[in-house]
Amino acid sequence: MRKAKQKALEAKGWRVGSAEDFLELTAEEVALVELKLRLSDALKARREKLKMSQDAVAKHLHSSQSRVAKMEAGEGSVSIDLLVRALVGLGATTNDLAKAITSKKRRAAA
Amino acid sequence: MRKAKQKALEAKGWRVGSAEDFLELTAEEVALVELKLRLSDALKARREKLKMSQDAVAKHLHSSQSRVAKMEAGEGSVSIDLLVRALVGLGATTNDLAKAITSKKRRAAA
DNA sequence: TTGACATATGCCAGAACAGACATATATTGA
DNA sequence: TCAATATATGTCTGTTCTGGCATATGTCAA
Repeated sequence: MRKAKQKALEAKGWRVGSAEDFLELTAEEVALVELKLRLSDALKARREKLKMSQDAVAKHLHSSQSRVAKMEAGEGSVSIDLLVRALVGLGATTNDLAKAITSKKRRAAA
Repeated sequence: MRKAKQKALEAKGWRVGSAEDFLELTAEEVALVELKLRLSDALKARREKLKMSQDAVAKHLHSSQSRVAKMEAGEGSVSIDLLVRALVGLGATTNDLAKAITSKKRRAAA
């Protein structure tokens, strides 16, 4: 069932607004999804601040442009692990991570 | 090479003290390892505060006692993802996570 | 419009991870 | 000491994740 839910999440719509009252997501799942979005947003923001292309970031992280795009999209196949590694790879400190995690800001609707 | 390093890390000694001046770890790798340890510690602390056994936690998280033990040990086969999911599963909020991440406290030497 | 560059999406093979089980090693109380 | 209970370690197997490629879409300047 977990997999089904993740698939469902990937089905686009969820990205808009906050994720409550949607599908049969438990509070924990909602928390994890939002956490992931915050990290995604932080990654994109950091990359833009560094004025790097996704491709440049990909090379820096020994990854690929497509994966970086997916990271920034908070796509289902991207783990929190990967996001954290990418952020740290771009110079984020633990304080930066903590801020990103607790940030109230959320990505705009698609 | 990444895998080799992880294996090396699992070889016990690294758990003592802070991880600098060890093997050929890059600063990023050190940061990730320490991040993981902080999450591990937070998980153990939370479990103990809840007065639950590893087995009880395992059941609650739909996992196994052995995996919980490995989580708390910050073992190499445990991802940041899993640690975060476990913490959230035990009721940790994003603020709790942020605190754990930035905590200066470190586990005592083995 | 065209071309050059940036970002997004779909897919796949190989690597990493998760849960489970067995078993070993504490730890604790009688 | 001996059980009973808790925690740690090793290994196996199915699942998930990752990087990479191909390709689609977007953006923007000339």
